[in-house]
Amino acid sequence: MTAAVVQSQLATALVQLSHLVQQVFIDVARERDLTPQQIQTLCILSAGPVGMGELARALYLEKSSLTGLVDRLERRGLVTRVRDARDRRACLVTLTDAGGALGCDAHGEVSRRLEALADRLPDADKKQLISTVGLLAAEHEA
Amino acid sequence: MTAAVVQSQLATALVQLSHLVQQVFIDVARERDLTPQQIQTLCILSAGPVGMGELARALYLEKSSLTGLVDRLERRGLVTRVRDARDRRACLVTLTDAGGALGCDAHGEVSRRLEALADRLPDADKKQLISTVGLLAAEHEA
DNA sequence: TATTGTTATACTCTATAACTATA
DNA sequence: TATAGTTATAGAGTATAACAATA
Repeated sequence: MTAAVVQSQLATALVQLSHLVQQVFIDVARERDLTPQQIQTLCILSAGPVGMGELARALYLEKSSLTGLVDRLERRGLVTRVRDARDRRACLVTLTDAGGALGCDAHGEVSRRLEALADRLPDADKKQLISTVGLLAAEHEA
Repeated sequence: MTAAVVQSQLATALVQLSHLVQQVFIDVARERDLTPQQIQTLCILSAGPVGMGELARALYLEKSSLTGLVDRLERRGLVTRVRDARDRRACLVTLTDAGGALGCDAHGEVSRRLEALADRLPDADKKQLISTVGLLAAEHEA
């Protein structure tokens, strides 16, 4: 293979892989009557309550887009807005028990399906994949 | 590393990588005043005209969802619906010159950015990644 | 004045169900 | 009757711009 061919195939491979992962999210979300964005939000909140601004940054959304997303989650009883006593402009988006359980369940199922996908890969390939993806992600941070 | 840890890291790595790739699509689309779905549609059509049903399957969409997507692309002069002479119910969605050029440009830019992301990877790692992703995709087909 | 978050508005994407026209 | 595609309707996600309340 020439370098050019390797690169072209690499881009195609990355796109295919991304589609596989996205489809897992879509399927897992759908089975729980959620959207991928809602699951992603629940997963972020599982680390603890965060304000709207910080949550918007974590999701790469405008604050105004987040308002509706949190509204819908709140309407379904999965999160609540807790007013911050020290800064009365702010609120902390907080998982309810139901939201925490659903987020945990969805996260686990996504992991299981991705692992199942890679199940037949030799262990050496898995380690190599983790390491390579780690390098790619680090590259992006810089 | 235990096998369990390897698997958990693998799922996380795949999700991170998928987000990176999606972000590239979003950025490239946005710079061209398009959506990721529109770019994806143009890319599929670059292989040649296809009917609505086949295009919907390729995009994993309901036919009715595709109608609007093609409407918007047509309104912007990027595709046209060509009536099939042999089956007057059907139409072939076809790229215009502008649509072909834009799709080609976007596809090239996505590839360039993904390649740039992987630029510092050793060549052996790239080949390994292509091969591993090929196995994963094949696993998914089954 | 700056920051936190919401509202108003407009558009895209998507699905389900019912429909039209053709085969 | 079956198939190709559209229309009607509803809801989710997103952005920009203008706004309110608080710091």
